[in-house]
Amino acid sequence: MPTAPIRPSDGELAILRVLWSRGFSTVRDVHTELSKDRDMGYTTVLKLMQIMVEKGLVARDERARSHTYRPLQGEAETQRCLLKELLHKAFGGSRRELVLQALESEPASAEELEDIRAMLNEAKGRMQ
Amino acid sequence: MPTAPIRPSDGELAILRVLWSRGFSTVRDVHTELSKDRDMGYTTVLKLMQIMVEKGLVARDERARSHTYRPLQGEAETQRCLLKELLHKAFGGSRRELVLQALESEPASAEELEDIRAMLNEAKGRMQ
DNA sequence: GACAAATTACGAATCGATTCGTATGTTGTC
DNA sequence: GACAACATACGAATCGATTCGTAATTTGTC
Repeated sequence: MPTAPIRPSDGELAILRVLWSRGFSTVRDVHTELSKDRDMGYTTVLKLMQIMVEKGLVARDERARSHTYRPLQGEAETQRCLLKELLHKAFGGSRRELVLQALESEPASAEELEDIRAMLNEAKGRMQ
Repeated sequence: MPTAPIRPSDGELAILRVLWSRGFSTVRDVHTELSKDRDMGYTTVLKLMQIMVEKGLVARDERARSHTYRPLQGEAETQRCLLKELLHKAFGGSRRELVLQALESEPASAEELEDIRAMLNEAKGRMQ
């Protein structure tokens, strides 16, 4: 039985995003990647990833000297978890409002709207 | 010039939601309302609201013995602020992905989808 | 084998959010 | 005026997340 996804903190999410895009990675890999954006120490990333092991967010392979990590929950799953939380905390559970504000959070191009509309039609088609 | 909205913490957001729905409110009003859900002390709410004044999230009218508070930023504005943050932290800026996962975060009814689709068509209509 | 480089382990400081106890002041009632 | 009820003020404890310094360990090179 799949356990409910664990809500990652901001720092943990940043690390997960690297793992999702790179697959198996070492602390050095992740640190190198994250350093492009923010400025954080190597041991900071290490510590966070150790904590993530404890939490069950990632698994660690210790066979090599440089341990490799892999995510234990998927990206879409995690995104839904975070969205669901925001949906209830900020939108009173109204997905309609959430989608509305999502589209208005930054000016949307006609192209982007059409893209989303097409996706929606598809979703509708899959239902009874 | 309107300043950028301030990102409220979870507790602050809960208080803002009460203020948005009730309008002017005292600490007691807010505490009574929040107590329906969670179990928190009166002075906890008071302290939070005092901090929110400092942050510029709410304004306080001290003329009456029981001070009244009003929100200084709107609900939609705050929602967009929170969504935008999640959009970039968890979705790499892809609104398409965000909307997709929003719709799949819980099973959606055909009715709800249709509602959202109608809204989308409307949004599209407003564009050039 | 000695040394430099890289890695993990770990404790501690910091920071923001949250919570609450207590002090103090005000109001209304008898 | 005394008292109970209720309000604000404020300091401090707690908690999770984050950050980093330092120690200990391993690896590769000369």
